[in-house]
Amino acid sequence: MEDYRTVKLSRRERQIMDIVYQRGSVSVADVLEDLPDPPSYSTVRALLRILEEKGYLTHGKSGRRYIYRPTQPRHLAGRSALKQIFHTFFDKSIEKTVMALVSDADLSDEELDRLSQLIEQAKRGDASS
Amino acid sequence: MEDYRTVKLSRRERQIMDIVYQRGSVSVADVLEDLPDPPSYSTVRALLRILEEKGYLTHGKSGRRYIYRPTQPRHLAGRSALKQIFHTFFDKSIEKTVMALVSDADLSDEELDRLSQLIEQAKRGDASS
DNA sequence: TCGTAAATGCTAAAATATTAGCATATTCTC
DNA sequence: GAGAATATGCTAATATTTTAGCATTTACGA
Repeated sequence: MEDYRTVKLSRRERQIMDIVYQRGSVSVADVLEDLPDPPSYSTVRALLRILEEKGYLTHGKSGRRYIYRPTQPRHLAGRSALKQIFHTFFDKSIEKTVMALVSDADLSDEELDRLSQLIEQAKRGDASS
Repeated sequence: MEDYRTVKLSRRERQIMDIVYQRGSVSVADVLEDLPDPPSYSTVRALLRILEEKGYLTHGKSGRRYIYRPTQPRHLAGRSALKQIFHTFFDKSIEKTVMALVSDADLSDEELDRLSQLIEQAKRGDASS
């Protein structure tokens, strides 16, 4: 599974998936809380059901309510989303992407240090996924 | 204007905007070429017109054809997209995001060096946007 | 345990997005 | 400059998405 943010899903479905990934797991009420221009409770339920039918979510129970979780692990979904972004906006350049990220964040010197250290570590050790 | 990738636009509209940002500017034929499950020529024209109505695109002429460009500069759109991603998938952590980016890319040692150099530069010089 | 609040199951209406088609204009090319 | 290929303008049909409502079930609390 991949790339739900651009190819597969409708507007509302994508908004909901983003909320799910942000929160880790959600109840209907959680989603309703975070959704812009929130629709009715029923609406959210319907969308969650559809997302489950499509295979993007599963649910379990907690008390009397359903708790939905993504089927694809967060870090994988994050990566493919990231790949999409740097492909679309940054000429597939890791450098440009990192620079945009860093310059936007107004990081402290310590944080910047830690960052270049991490990159140095990547150089030595595991360069794999 | 902001955040077209998550909030405002429909599936096709977003796909088209991504193509526009990828290519810089597009004709109808360009879009048709890159669109997954390509619809008809008319369809693409209609969508481009709608996107222009909504304010995301403008067009000029080149010969007999329209050339569409985004109204929001690429680097700005890229940034807000990036912000969205690291907010949704990486706990708003620049570090996590950068690490995902770097570990996915299998960069050479030279590239990693350049990267940490760039970060060092950011430390000294302009820490602003 | 029993009533009630709060959840889900299901179905169908309304709104929006997606699509194609026909008419018309434009500009290359011969 | 005439014809053909290739654009756009406009309109309307179709498909999908988004939405709400009513019936029913479930579990928490007095």
